[in-house]
Formats: sequence, structure tokens, C-alpha cells
Amino acid sequence: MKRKVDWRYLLVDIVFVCVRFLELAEILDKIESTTKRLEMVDLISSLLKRAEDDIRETVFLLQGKVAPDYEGIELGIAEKIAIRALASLSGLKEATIETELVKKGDLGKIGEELLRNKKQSSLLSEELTVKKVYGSLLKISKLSGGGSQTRKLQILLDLLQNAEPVEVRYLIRIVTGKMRIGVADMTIVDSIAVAFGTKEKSDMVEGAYNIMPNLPELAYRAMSGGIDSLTSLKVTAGIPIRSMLAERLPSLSDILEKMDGRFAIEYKYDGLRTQVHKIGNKVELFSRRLENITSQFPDIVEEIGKSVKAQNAILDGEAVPFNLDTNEMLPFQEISRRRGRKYDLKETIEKIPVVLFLFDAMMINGTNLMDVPYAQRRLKLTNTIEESQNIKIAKSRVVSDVESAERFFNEALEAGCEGIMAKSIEDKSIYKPGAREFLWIKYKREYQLEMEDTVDLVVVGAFGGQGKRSGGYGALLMAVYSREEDKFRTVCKLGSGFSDEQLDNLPRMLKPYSLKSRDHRVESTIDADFWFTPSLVLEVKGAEITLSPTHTCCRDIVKKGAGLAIRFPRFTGKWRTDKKADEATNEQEIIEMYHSQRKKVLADNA
DNA sequence: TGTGTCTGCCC
DNA sequence: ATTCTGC
DNA sequence: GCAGAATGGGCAGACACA
Repeated sequence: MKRKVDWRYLLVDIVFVCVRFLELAEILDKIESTTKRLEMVDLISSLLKRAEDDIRETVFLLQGKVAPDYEGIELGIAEKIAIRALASLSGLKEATIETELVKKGDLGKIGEELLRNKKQSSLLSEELTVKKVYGSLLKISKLSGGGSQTRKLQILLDLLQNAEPVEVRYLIRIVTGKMRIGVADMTIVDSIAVAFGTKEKSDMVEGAYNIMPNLPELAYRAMSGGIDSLTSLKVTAGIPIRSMLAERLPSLSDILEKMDGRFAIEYKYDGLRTQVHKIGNKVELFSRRLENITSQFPDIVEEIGKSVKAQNAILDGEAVPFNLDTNEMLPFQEISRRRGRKYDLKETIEKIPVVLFLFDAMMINGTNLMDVPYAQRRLKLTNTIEESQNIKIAKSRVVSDVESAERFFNEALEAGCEGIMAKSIEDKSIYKPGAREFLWIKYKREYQLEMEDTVDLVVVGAFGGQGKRSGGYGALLMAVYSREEDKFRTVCKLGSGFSDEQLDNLPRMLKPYSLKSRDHRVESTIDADFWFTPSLVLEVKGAEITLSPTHTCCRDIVKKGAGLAIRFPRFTGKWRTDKKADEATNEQEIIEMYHSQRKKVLADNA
């Protein structure tokens, strides 16, 4: 008799802890409807307290992920396959849904509405749980090879068919990687602190997150071992640390003011951020987002083994493509060709050698240096590294006035760098992941107020906006003008630099020029959602001109089969209403900009 | 077997 | 990457 | 000032499909 009762309680318990996906979706909906972080933290922390056995899966889904970034587990499906799934679910054509997306800018909401309008009741519907959804997504991530896309689609479809409208909204958002609820990692950090401790524990949880960047795991540990169990986490070679990032300021004098006297200043190399872990005889490399990139840089791995005079170490640096014969830094695009490479590794290593410039040390021989001031870390670094052809220490200097800073900055540019990093050397100058407190400040050539790097481009097309830009344009298609040929050739899209108000005004401003299809003078390989008679001219700032496989500006002129494009384009806020379309920047000017920016020889320190 | 599209990740 | 915005 | 969410160019790999 007694046994029977226990058994029943056990069952009830199992059913109770099982978080329904509908419950999660409704909480996500509530979170989405507020802009107040405190309310979000309230909602999430109470969710975490109830999640129990489902806590890891719950946090993963809250983040819209199935695994931490550094595990290299990807869904391999996103917007296009979500569109296919919704087409299949609703019986509509894919093109119809794509049109809707351009108009409405939220595939999740489109899916939700499709389901609401569907008359047929969900008779066969099986209730979704957090575990079930997570399990299905994990299954999707594990499929590969021929026919895998169809099978992934089928699994997604199974979920959608069993989903309530609001569940569809978030299933689609999770799959497309656009949660849009105003919650990202730091809000979850706060929520873990509140759920299993108090708000005052936020900094501590953040510290744990910095050295174990896996929120589901942290939430689980906080729940099962108590919040203070997180303090026992240790920096460990082999487990990546969240990278420290830099703020930006528009001038060296601003930096001087912020730094309060003396500060260190370093070359800012244009390459791949690389976190080096030496674990005895083993070396592992991680990217800024903590992906494991070890296999792509066997040359660096080998050299680190020789150059690092410590058993264990965690170091920070920038891997730069380099011509070892001419001592010249190569364009960023070159190292892109090594990142992610699996095939033809040997040939590519020979063609594109890489120099790693180290600039920080977070751990050496088991000693955690993250809480030690910059100067000490730097000293430890220089004492531990024996420079070689491929491993170097980033060039640095300590300055206390604008003139010396300026001189160093110009040196950096001469050497082919993007600019400089200013780093605090005060007592508080710890290694603090994320970009906070202006401990590191970057300053690039392009930040200078001079007009040098701006161009006046013509709007020839536009794209429907998503998320907070729903219903309007999200970006514009911009072109240069060729007077000789009377052609407008694209050189970039433009979606940054607009205030909300400017964005709101765009459709009105462009309406008079609206066309049904591309103007015959416009040459574009990109298919815009909206086309215009080239008329409106905007001032655009960029970092540099790059070779482009897609844009048609100056195609085949500098290089066969390639055009030119603008790297990091943004609207300066200046409408060049004084200019007509044919007065826009022309191709010749872009070519000149391209040639005048070639990298200079890196004389010393290389 | 070659090409185009999509995805994910660098900046 | 850059930029804008609400808190 | 922080945190989050819009948006850019462009690379390699995986897969679909002709």
C-alpha cells in the first residue's frame, strides 16, 4: 500500500518538473513586452527557480542555442530553411513567405500568424516540452551528409506541427538565431545571481562566467551546488576565457583625459584575435568567440611550443597575415582564407604565413593573472616569451602626453596597423572580459574627424528591415557613378549610422524615385527588395576599400573578376541634397583610394 | 563533377 | 566590425 | 555607461542539384 503511494508521488513529481515549452514561450513573450532589465531578470530568475531538471535546456533555449559557442555544434539551418518549413506547414509558396518577410520583418511572427489563421484544430497535437524541443534541435545539429537538409527540415516541421502559435514564434526565432527579447548573456548572468542568491552576487557570477563561458552549466551548478559553489571555479589551461574588449574614442586627447595621466599604448594589428593555451606539450587556440581554431594554425601551434617558456599558460594575441620576405603585413582578407580552412592547409600555410603578436597573459604556470594590473601581466608575458619568426610581442610604449601618443600612432600606421590600443596601467587595470570601464580604448585612423575616408554614394535600392526595423528599410544599396559609361555600380550596402528617425523618413524620401525593377543604368549582382531611380546621395564613411567578389564598382579594373567595396560602411548623417546622382563619387576616386591605402613595410619589431 | 545557395564566423 | 537607444 | 539589437564585407565548408 505504502509503496503504491510513493510511486504515485514520484510520477506526479516527474510530470511537474517537466517544463512545458508553452510555459517558456509565454514567459519569453512577457519578457519581449518589456524594455526594463529588472523586470526581465525577475521573470527569468523565477523561471530558473522552477526549471529544476530542465535548467540547462531552458537556458540554452533562452539564449537561442543548443551548445556553447566553443563546442562547435551548429544547427546548420537558419532563415531559408525556416521559410521552407513555414511554406510546407501552411501550404503557401516560399516566395510568398519571403515577400511577407520583406514586409513584416519577423519570420517568427509570420509563422505565429500562419498558425492562428489555420482553421484546422490541432487534434493530433502532442504537448511540447523544453526537453523535447531541445532534444530535437540537438538531433538537427547532429545530422550531416546527403539528404541531411531534408531530414533537418522534417524534424523542425514535426516541432512546428505540434506547436501553439506563440510556440511557433519562438521556435522560428531560436532556429534563425534572432530571439529579439532584449535578453543576452549579461541579463542571464544577473538572473542566475537573483535566482539562486541575490543581486549582489552578480559580479561573482560574472567572474565565473568569464572563465567558464557556459551559462547553462553555471545555472545548473548554482542551482545544485549553491551560488557560492561558483567561486571555486579556476582558470584552467584548455578552457577558453571570455576575451577582453576595448571601448572606442574619437581622438587621442579624449583618450588622454579618460586615462588620467600615464597609460600604455600598443599597436592594433588587423588580424584574428587569438587566445593561446599551452597545456604541457599541447597547444590550443581559440578565436574571439571562443571557437577552437587550433587545427587551422599548425604553424603557430608548433612555434608556441618553442617560444613559450612555461609549462602552462593562457595568452592573448592577434594573428596577422604576413609576407616574411618583405616584412609586410597583408590585408585582413588574407588571413580570412586560413580561418576555418580544412583542406589544402599545407599550401595555404606556405602562401599565407601568419605572425602572432602577443599582448597579454591571463595565466602562467597555474597562476591566475587576470586580477593583476596590466604592467605586471605584460612583464610576465615578456619574461615568458622568446620571440621567433612567427611569435612576437605586440609593440608598446608608455606615454603621458598627446604628442608622444600621436607619434606612436603614426608609427603604427606606417607599420601597416589599423591604429592603436590605449591600455590603463593603474591598479584597477585587471584583465576584465567584455568592454568595460575604459581599461582598453581603441583608436583607429578612420575615427579621425577629417573627411579623408568619406564618399558620397547614390541610393539605388533598399532592403526590408527586420526586428526593430520591421516595416521600413533595414539597409540601402549604394553605388558610385561612372560618367563615361553612365552607369551606377554598387560598392556597399548601408545599414549603420541611421537614427530611428532617419530610418523612419527613408521610405518617404525615396518614394518619388521608386521603381518596379532595376534602373537600366544600375549594375548590381545583388537583388534588392526595392529599386530606385538613382537620385538621393548620402555621405558614407568607411575604413578602407577591399577587393569584392560581389560589388560591381571598378569590376575587373584592379583585379580580374573582382570589384571594389567599402569595409565597415556607415552613414555619417549628412544627406548630400546639394549633390545630384551624377555628382556622386566616381569609380576613379575609389580606385585612387584603394591604391593610396596599400600597406607599408613593417620595418622594425618584425 | 562543377556550380550556386546557405550557414556560421571572422572582422 | 559600427552605430543607435532605453534604462 | 551598459547591454542589446539593428546593420556592413567577405571567407570556407556543406549540401543540393544540374
